[in-house]
Amino acid sequence: MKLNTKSRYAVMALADMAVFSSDNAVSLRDISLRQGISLLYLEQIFLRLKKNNIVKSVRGINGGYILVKSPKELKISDILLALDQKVKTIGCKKDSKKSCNGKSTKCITHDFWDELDIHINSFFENKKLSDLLKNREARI
Amino acid sequence: MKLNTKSRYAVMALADMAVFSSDNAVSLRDISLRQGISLLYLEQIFLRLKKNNIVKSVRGINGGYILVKSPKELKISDILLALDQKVKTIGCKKDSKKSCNGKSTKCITHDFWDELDIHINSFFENKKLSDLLKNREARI
DNA sequence: CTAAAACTTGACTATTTTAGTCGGGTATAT
DNA sequence: ATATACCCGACTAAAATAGTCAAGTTTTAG
Ligand code: FES
Ligand code: FES
Repeated sequence: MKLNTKSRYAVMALADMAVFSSDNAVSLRDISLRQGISLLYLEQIFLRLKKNNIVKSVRGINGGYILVKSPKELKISDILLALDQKVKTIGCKKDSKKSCNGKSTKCITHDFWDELDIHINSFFENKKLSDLLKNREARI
Repeated sequence: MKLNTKSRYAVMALADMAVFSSDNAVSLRDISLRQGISLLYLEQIFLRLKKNNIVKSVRGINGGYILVKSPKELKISDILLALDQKVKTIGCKKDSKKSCNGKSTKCITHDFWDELDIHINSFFENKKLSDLLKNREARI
């Protein structure tokens, strides 16, 4: 039960942007150097963040990325959704007719996993990017 | 971010045992048939459950497994621990000197992931096996 | 004008993890 | 005796992950 690095790096990179926010765009090169994340990998990640309207890009020299929303308004769940699609802990789809074991009725544990998903998702829903920055500026 | 099938099946199998509990042991063959889980796979899972003192075994004919604790006392976190060792969402160890990016200080997101782990673990800590069985007997 | 900075995109690959199987045991009730 | 059911390590195919590569396009400083 672990988060993939794409999601992890995405949150880290966006937190970095929030800290070093300014009027101009933040380049991936700078984030890469500050946070120790591969530039090539960041490119792949920001592609999806852009597609999901979390950041917008500025091309050319002095270009980079800008947060679409303010850190106070940007939910962590939005970030994860952009990269992972699902924060479902099990395979069985909510709307699917089939249960996880191929039978017609829901399995004995189904409701429990549903509860778990709700519990985890509500955590991500209620956390904003700005929540990561409290008392942390000194530790970059 | 998903749970592996071993943990999933373990919870399912133990829930099955709780429902079909009796004075005598429950055989893996029966669980396999009822829940649609491969017998061979169940053997592997129960090996670890036994090692972690969640179940005890009765060998020979009419043998099987018996829950060590009552479903009311068996925490889901105990089950997951037996199979997964860790419900840590990220790689960075709490006690490790190194941060996830190889630098000497903790990264900008470290405390956040810690919070997440606590949030998820407390869910598993507070749930008992018996909680899965409420109003569910009819659906086996 | 042009070179360099920086984003764009799809494809590609090595490594790791996962899910599950296999084979050959041992204990015990009948 | 023998069938049933647990015991245990090793093995493998398939999928997911982490990360790279190549070949662009756009913009602006100089
Ligand atoms: S049927 Fe949904 S988890 Fe089993
Ligand atoms: S240093 Fe612990 S998660 Fe980055």
